[in-house]
Amino acid sequence: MAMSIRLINRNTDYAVRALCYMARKKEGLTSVPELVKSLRIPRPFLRKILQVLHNKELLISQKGAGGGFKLAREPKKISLLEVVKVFQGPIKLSECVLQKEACPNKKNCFLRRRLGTIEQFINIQLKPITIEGMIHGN
Amino acid sequence: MAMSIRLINRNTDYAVRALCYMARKKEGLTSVPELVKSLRIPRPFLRKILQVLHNKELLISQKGAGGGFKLAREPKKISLLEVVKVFQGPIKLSECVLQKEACPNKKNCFLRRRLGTIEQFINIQLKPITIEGMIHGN
DNA sequence: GACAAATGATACCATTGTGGTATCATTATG
DNA sequence: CATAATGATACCACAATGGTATCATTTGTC
Ligand code: FES
Ligand code: FES
Repeated sequence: MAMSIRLINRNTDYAVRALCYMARKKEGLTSVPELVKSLRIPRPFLRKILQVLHNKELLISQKGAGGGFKLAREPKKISLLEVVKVFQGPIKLSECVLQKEACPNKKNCFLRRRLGTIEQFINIQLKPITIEGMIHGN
Repeated sequence: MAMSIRLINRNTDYAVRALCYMARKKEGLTSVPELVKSLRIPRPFLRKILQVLHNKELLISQKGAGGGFKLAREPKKISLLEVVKVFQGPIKLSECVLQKEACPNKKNCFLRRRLGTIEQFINIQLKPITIEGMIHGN
């Protein structure tokens, strides 16, 4: 029945774990087989995720034998929020459920304002979390 | 592609609108036909929603000709959070994505703590919102 | 009591999002 | 040139969401 709300989904989670792994390594390329062995993520799914991260310019890739991926930036410059956005879109709670349909008093809707506040808070909380922070557990 | 996170879904929205309508009326029963005309919610869907609200004891129902629904409590004693819970379950962000799988350091996971904070904030923000408040726009 | 008007219960359906798989093309190394 | 890797893309299964349909039951009115 009723599911509870989820802020982080599997895509994001896997992506973060992969990014953390690479951050810990610091140097050199990391291949999919290596990640699969360490992180226990289904191989084809992981590949898709890494490709997305590559397209979004969070990873640099090297094709061919001995190839793999590495972080496109320093770990402290990759924020969790960014990863969330890639896989789940921006955090927008205040978008009224009735998108197109006219909402009586959209301008000064009480609920809307509250949701806006919450949205802002979530962003503030998540913004300072970086891959660097995650691997040092703070 | 990536959808943005939604805190309030259609069920909840419709439910709240129906509850507000009844709150505004103050007295007497409200029938499904009446609600359909005023709120433009698909009739069978609205019926299902009202039945849920009835089962969860947020509405009192009267069967038979001239029957309908009315609020089971004063509007100021029905919180939005309660309605959200009915249709979407509790707001639990901190449930790690990997439910069963062991999460390395679940105890002092940084992300987990942050999500806990956010979860708490959302609850604090939503708790004081009641049907009474919604119909007076504050 | 018959009938109409309402809810109760429940089963079903369509669309979409999420999580996951498979396949073939391309590129780089040795 | 063989091999090992990524790039691109299409596909699939399951579940959640949003919505429909149907029949049973209750109640008021004539
Ligand atoms: S509920 Fe739509 S703007 Fe308030
Ligand atoms: S990510 Fe699972 S507990 Fe932190």
